[in-house]
Amino acid sequence: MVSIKDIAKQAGVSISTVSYALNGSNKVTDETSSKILAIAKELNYVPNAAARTLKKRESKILGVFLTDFSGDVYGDLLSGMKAVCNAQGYDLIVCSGKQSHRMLPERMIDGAIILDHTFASEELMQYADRGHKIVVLDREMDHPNINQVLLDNKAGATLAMEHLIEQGHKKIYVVTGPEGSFDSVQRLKAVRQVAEREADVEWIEITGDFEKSGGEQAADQIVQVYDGPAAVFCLNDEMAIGLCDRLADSALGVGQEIDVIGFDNIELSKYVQPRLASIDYSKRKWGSLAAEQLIKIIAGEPVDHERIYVTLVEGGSVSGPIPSDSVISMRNDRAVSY
Amino acid sequence: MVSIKDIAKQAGVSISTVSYALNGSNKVTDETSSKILAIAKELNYVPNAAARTLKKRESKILGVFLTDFSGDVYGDLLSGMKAVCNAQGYDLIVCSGKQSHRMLPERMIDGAIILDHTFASEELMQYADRGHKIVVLDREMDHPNINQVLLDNKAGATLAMEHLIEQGHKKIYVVTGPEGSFDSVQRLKAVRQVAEREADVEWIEITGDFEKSGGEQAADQIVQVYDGPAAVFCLNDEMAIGLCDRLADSALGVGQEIDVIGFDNIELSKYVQPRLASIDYSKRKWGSLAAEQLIKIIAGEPVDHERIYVTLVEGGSVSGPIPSDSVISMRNDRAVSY
DNA sequence: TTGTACGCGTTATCAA
DNA sequence: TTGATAACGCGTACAA
Repeated sequence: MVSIKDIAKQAGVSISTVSYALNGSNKVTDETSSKILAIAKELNYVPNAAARTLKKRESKILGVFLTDFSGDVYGDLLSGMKAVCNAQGYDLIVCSGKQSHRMLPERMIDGAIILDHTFASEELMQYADRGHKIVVLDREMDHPNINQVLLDNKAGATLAMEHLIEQGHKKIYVVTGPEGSFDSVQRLKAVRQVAEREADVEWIEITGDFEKSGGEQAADQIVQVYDGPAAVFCLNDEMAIGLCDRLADSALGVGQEIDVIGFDNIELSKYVQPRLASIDYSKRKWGSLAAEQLIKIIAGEPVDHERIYVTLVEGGSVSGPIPSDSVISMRNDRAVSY
Repeated sequence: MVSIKDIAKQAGVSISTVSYALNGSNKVTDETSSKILAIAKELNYVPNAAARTLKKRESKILGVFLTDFSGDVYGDLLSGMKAVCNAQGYDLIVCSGKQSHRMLPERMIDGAIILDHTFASEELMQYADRGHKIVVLDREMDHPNINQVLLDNKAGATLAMEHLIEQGHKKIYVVTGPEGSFDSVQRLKAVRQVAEREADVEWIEITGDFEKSGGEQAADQIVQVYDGPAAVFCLNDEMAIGLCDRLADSALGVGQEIDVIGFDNIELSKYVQPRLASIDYSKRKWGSLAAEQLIKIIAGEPVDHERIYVTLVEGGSVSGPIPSDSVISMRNDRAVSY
């Protein structure tokens, strides 16, 4: 592997001169400098990242930690992050799984963005205490080295509930996420708040898991006890889709006997029939904002926690209780600002 | 940041003793060793990755390079890679975009898996020449430091074409990928081979781009010239879905006037109505095999190029030309081994 | 057990 | 001014 030493030898100068030349310092004559650059190019010199990182105590790499690599949410989110990172001279790497956590304390990366509920908050807190910079997208944490960029779950869940209630629903099933999920807890809290405010609305909570299977199981439960028009608010789209799938095998029609609304407005939701009503937000913006915040706290700029706003997307999966004998027409998607 | 030096000071030993103790060498007394370990834990010592990488000349990190972070193909593919990497003591990071290429020559990663047609082969060849280890999933390259793990595109395209022909189709549109795409070229070659063999089959090539919009444009073209039963083989599912979407706005029904088959069998394909026929393969296996091969060539073991086998998945989107007045029944998905 | 050279690049200090 | 010397960052591993 060719190092600055080789270049120095070839150019007949010292390694420091080479380093200065390569970094565009004005401590070297243009003449020597261009000679050195030429030799570097000729030898295909590439600096060693480990050496640079070791000395400069920064890698110019940011890491994002995800629960897994699948998931429809991630595409735009990551593009947004990457765009900001690259514009600011950082590279972005995507990691998943406990093994990769070491990247942060070992200083392979200059900071981390967390969207992985399996990454323990205690662990994050330790890292923050040791000076590592972190942005969390999936929990609340207060620490000078941690910044939050959270979805406005409360607004989203409220929008969804109000939409169902406006359509005339009096009985609403709510399918939750897994126990530890911050998003689930937040959304559920808002659901309860809205429901408690409306005296004539009954709501039933069903424990889910944010996965398709959870929605399917919820469907089974609902079909068994069905006794009249009802709506289901699945706290994420994946469960909503599982639920719709399963309902398709039953006598209950989505957007007819049962209305369904989700949360996240993932790509797939546009393709289910009828179109799934959901809560939308800009995943790209979420990602770019997270990256911006991380870069700021790395630079030592103090920043406040941020929030990502949400909108309601209507769909044929919600059309009011028992449309009696009228034909159910597919609506166009309309985004309603909150 | 606490380093071995701090531990050495606290323990009253030399840094080399600390290093040996931390690495479980038997060159240190159990007594001193456990004492050192205790102090290390107490001080929250974490080794510095840059220093270790610099000295050992390996990072134990593999990188996978993708064109973008979206794409339904990637979930299982990456899980497969990660599983193998972790089992073998490696970490996996996911990168995208030209900026991140530097990770390889700068030796931040020990090897790379490429699934990104925008990553120039010449560039890869240079890296290979300089000793970097690479596995390519999207092109053919011959070099001792490069291994191929490719889809069996020929088999897949042949299966798809034969399926359409078996159903009685005589007129087949083929929507291709973008110019430079290896997969597109390979699949198209197989298409031609099959079509040329069948004297009474007419085939028409339409240039696409492997994106939804390409399928939509192809649909427009086909609708304009439609003059009787025909089938469309989209060289990937994304285009097939775009095409189906657009056809839904026309008078031509998918699985009725027009049969459609795709390639990749992405998650979404299960949700379009009628279910999209496609060519399936194990993305997880593809990923795990790629990782295995990369780790092998890093270890200096010589390996042969590998191939991922494919199967046909039938769907309601293909049901034979003009089903006349009979009702088209949704078929179950059946996987047919090739 | 320990001293020390080494991996590679950066940068402060000092000499020509 | 221009450029060389050397310390440094941190961990590894050989020689003593």
